Amino acid sequence: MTGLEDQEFDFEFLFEFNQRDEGAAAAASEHYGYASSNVSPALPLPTAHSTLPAPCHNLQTSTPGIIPPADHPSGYGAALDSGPAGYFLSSGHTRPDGAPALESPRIEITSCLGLYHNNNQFFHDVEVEDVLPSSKRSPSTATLSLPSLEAYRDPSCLSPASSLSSRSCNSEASSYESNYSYPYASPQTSPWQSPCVSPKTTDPEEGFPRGLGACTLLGSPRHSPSTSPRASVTEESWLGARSSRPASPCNKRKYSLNGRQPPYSPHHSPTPSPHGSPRVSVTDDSWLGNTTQYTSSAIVAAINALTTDSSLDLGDGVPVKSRKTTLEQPPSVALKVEPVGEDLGSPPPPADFAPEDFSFQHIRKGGFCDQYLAVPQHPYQWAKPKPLSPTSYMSPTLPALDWQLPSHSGPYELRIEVQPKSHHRAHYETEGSRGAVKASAGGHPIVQLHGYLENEPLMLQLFIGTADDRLLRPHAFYQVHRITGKTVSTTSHEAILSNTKVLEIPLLPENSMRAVIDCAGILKLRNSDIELRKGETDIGRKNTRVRLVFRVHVPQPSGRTLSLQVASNPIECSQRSAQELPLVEKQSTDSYPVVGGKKMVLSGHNFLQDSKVIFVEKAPDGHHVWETEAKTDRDLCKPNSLVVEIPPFRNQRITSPVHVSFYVCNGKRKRSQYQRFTYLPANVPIIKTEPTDDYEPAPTCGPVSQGLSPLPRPYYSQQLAMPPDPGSCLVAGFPPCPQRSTLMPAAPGASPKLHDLSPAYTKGVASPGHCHLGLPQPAGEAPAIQDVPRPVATHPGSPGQPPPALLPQQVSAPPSSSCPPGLEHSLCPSSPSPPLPPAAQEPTCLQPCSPACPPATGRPQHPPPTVRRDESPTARPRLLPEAHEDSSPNLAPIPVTVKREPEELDQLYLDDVNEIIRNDLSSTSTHS
DNA sequence: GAGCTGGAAGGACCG
DNA sequence: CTCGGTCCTTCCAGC
Repeated sequence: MTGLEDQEFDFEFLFEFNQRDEGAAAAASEHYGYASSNVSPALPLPTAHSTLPAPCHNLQTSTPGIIPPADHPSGYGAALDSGPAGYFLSSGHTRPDGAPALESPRIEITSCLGLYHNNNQFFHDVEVEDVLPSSKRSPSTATLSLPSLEAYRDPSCLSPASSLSSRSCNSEASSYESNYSYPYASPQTSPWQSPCVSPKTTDPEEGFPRGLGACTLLGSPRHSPSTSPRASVTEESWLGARSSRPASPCNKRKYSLNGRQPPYSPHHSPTPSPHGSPRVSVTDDSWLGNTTQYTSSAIVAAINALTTDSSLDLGDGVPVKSRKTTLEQPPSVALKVEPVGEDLGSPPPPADFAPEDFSFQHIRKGGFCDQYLAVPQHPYQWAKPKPLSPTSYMSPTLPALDWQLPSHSGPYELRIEVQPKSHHRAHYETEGSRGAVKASAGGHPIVQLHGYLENEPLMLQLFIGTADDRLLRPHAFYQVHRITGKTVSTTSHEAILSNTKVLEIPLLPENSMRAVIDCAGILKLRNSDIELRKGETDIGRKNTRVRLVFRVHVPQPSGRTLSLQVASNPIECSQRSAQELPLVEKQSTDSYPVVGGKKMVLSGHNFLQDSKVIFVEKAPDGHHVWETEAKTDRDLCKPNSLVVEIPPFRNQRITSPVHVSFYVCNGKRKRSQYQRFTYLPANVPIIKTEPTDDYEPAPTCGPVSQGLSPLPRPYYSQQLAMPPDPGSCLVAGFPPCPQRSTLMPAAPGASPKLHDLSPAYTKGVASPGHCHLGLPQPAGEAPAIQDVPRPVATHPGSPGQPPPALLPQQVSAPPSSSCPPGLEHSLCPSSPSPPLPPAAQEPTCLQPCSPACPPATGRPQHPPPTVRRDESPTARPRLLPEAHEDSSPNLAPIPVTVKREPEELDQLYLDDVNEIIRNDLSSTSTHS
């Protein structure tokens, strides 16, 4: 179960409606006049990439596995190349019917996992190419996204507008929408998993296969080969879930169910179900299995299925109600123009639409529903690719939002000079804005790009990312909200990328490429709206921490674009949590020899005298290998600071740094996020990272790794051990695949590749290495500290497993080449999109990398199938077999207690979810 | 009057 | 199945 939960979360799917970004982009660009000109140059826009939905990225990383490396060396890239959308959508393209699926605006849903994996690579390559005739796929076109949809991940946006309405119409609509929109899930899954089956997408609900398809693949894994996705997860989970809990990890609200369609058939929800969710599935075994499974035939089948689906999607897939809506709306649809244009690909891109507008307009205005409806109608239009706008981000070349990118590369470094406050109450659509995010010391966050000496202004992108242990990705339940008014000095534009609202802020040379972020608020989307989306695996409940994620795309002489990303410290966005949950903003030390004993000062909020500080060593799969309570000095405890004594590590003989996590606990449900901490070998003050040992990112990055390094190391060890060097990370971005490999082993059948996958996890990796990748590094300020996220990384897994899933993707071979090179390829490479210039070096890679290598770094996440889930939540002392030892090679590992780690994100629900998942898995999985 | 806040009511979820 | 604690979302009211 636990695993499941995690997975589920992990799995998030990104739904992307691909609007075609291009269109969007274009539109955006249009909108943003300012940007375009200036920026554009800088930005890579070009090609095709488009957009690819970010989703892919992650996936990509992981995905790789599936796809033959060769094929897509760069999963990511491929995707991009192919046309970002293309791939995903493209898949859809033709329906069985003959109708060009693609055309229709597709909604892609990508689970991160799935998508990535599937889409990109797998899908991509395969399907798209094969299946779709080139024609269909239009590069740009490829994926269409529903306009509105896109807006955010959720349609939820639905509600956007108004509160009132929100529920009524929107909400419902939204919910429905979501459903469909995300429908893909099921179909997809199935296809891949069981090719044959999948096709069925027939279910109306399922709707969008394609995206799914992609997803599916990924997702499916989780399902384990055995069960068909549907059956297994979907339905059951679904159903079950719903009843008491929402199937999904989700807790969808009852009402939503009630009112709306009740049940989506399990099918539909394929996604929904935890199982379904790519992440979940992905995880270990499934992954492997799946991947494996995807043989050509399977693939073909899947494709077919997808294809079919595609057509279906809208129509068929949509839940009845949905359909209704659609039908009803059709008119409206027409009316709506898609403001954005995104959707419409063809339609004249609305130059007009202001990003904001467009995104929301639909929704708010009611368009939302319509849009969905609309989509079907306009298929072709969608198909049309829109010209990319200079703007950018949309550009194909740009990495998806879920890709893990480094914060610095070469001379460039994107840094958060002033971190945002740790708490910011997000506003609902039904509420008025609650203002811009502020800095803890007053004022607003400040971001600066260092090392950029050109005269061209660049565009800084800002979106709301997750703050859990998993890889950084756009947050499904929160969107950035542009604040305007007298008090706002910074100009900005809103754009929607892959369902994620992105605020574009100009970085001007005259301002030293520095921007005061006083124009960014945080919008909370209703959990019910988001969770109902097909494919959405994350749970909103208690998933209230976010990070501001900043990206900048620096044009390189080579023509490529170097993308840098940095994420802020976590921000608690709920009303309550901000008041009650302990929050660690900084820590005086982020590493210390295993002997412990040193006092570490934690700075943050809500610390109590009874606050406990728990150090945890997690296995890749998220299980707690070791857990101990650190001593705290109550006398020195203040609400904003806590002094703890670093406890000795369980294994005093480690030869390489071991990354662990710790959190502050004020009570059963009041825990801070995990903070990273690294134990250093006793006698070795400074450790270099050697690839060998753990998973260091470095290795990966390095040339070598490639993917699979054969080394199968124990997961744990690897994971655990993190290389100290962040630097290495650079590369980091791309973690070495190897790690995965290690993991992989675990996977039963998985092919080596698969293994790799796990590693893919960029995030995990990142954390340690600090690769940045996923994790945003804290901006200068408290880099280490911030980590909050990192911890996550650690286990990406807890929920983490999902990552694994991802991994697979990455796995994909290409990676091998990986990291560096590979990455690029993957990313960029491929085809179309202009690959990043090598120059970019790492950065370049970055994008790619992430996908590809992600793994490396950190903790790899993959959860070893074996271990994982079964373990009871409670801590049990276990040994982690291999892994542990690895970490400390020879040393006998101290017995470790393994616990699941439920909580990272939102522990609670996660736990729940995990349980569910685990159960499923357990039943399914053979392993243990 | 609009926007930003803080607080809290109500109901859904969970254990 | 009930009960109590949480959490989410919507409202209100004040500045």
